[in-house]
Amino acid sequence: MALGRLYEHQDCALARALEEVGERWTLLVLRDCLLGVRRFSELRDRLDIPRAMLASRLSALVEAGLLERRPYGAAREEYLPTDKAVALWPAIHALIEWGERFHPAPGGRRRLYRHVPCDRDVDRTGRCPRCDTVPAPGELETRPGPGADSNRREDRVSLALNEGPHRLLTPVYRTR
Amino acid sequence: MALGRLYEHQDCALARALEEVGERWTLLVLRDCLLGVRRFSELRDRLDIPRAMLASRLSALVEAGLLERRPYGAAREEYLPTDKAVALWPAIHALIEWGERFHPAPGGRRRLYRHVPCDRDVDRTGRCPRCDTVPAPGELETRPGPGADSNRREDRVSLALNEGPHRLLTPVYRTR
DNA sequence: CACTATGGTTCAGTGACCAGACCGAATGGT
DNA sequence: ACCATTCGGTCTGGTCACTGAACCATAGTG
Repeated sequence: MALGRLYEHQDCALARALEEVGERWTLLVLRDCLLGVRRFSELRDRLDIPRAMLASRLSALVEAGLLERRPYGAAREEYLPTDKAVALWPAIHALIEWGERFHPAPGGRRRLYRHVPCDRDVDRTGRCPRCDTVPAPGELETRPGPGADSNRREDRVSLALNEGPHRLLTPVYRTR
Repeated sequence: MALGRLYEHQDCALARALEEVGERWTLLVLRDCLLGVRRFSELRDRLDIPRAMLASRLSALVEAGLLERRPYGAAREEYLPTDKAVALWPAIHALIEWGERFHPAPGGRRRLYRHVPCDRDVDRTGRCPRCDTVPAPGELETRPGPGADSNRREDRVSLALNEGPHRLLTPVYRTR
């Protein structure tokens, strides 16, 4: 989005937030990172984002303290969400809910989120109806919902996510 | 943002949401509309957005069913948020909270939100601690917080909002 | 009648984003 | 030893979104 300078919006926490995560692709990248996607090529395959753009976004997110870059194996890199990124989950979840409500898939919800300790799905506000808290991503599990059939993606990450439940923040797919 | 086509993200409610509200300026415009800013010139003064961009965003939002355009007086127009825009409040609020947390103003929170029927401030998840619901914007009142001093804007809308409490969705400023 | 407020449109310039080619390092296969 | 492939990028040239500034039509105001 390149809001770049928004000094005039000093009263505005929303402008501050959007300067960091409001650019094109950024929230999609972060959502996938919170789901457990960690590698450049996985993000690339799943989002169909231009390589240069992904590289640019990832380094900006590392710079902003939302992701941590970590060598992995030999000449491989991993991007892990920091607490700052994890704290963004309520906002991302709220946007997902809005999208599900006003742009529903034919069959229904595309994806469901369950609070693992309580074994209950969270409600539209992201709250677990049993323990009455808004769980952090680390306590959530996602699984395909009735509307997941509209997903025609065939990259490994999407296939794995559509196969069954998956704990957030844990790697979706591991080659070894 | 011009996400334009994202057919490949069919599994993804977030992509659907961002196609509609993810472009530059859009969420800032909608936040102001939910606060009660209704007129072209008010938005223009408060956001420092190029006129052409504001006109383009407003007509796109009307087209998308988030705002309703209504003649007002003579040769004046008003933009009113629809239910679809009101439903976006939890997401906007969550982003504001994240911004307040990770990019705080020197004095503290810039703005506070109170659930009027219960006379209690909502918590970080947007929930009223008394009635235990997530109130819609229509039941909220906002007032400047301890960090509001960092706001140096001098347009009429910002001045009015910094003066005292204001009920969301009601006009912030009225010339007559 | 001049002057201002409102709600725009038009236009040229800039910069963000795009697809596609290329690249070096580390394996894997034979 | 060789080639192919995977991974995580960079480079390049083109397009499109966004920008500031000027312009404009209508209605009301002094």
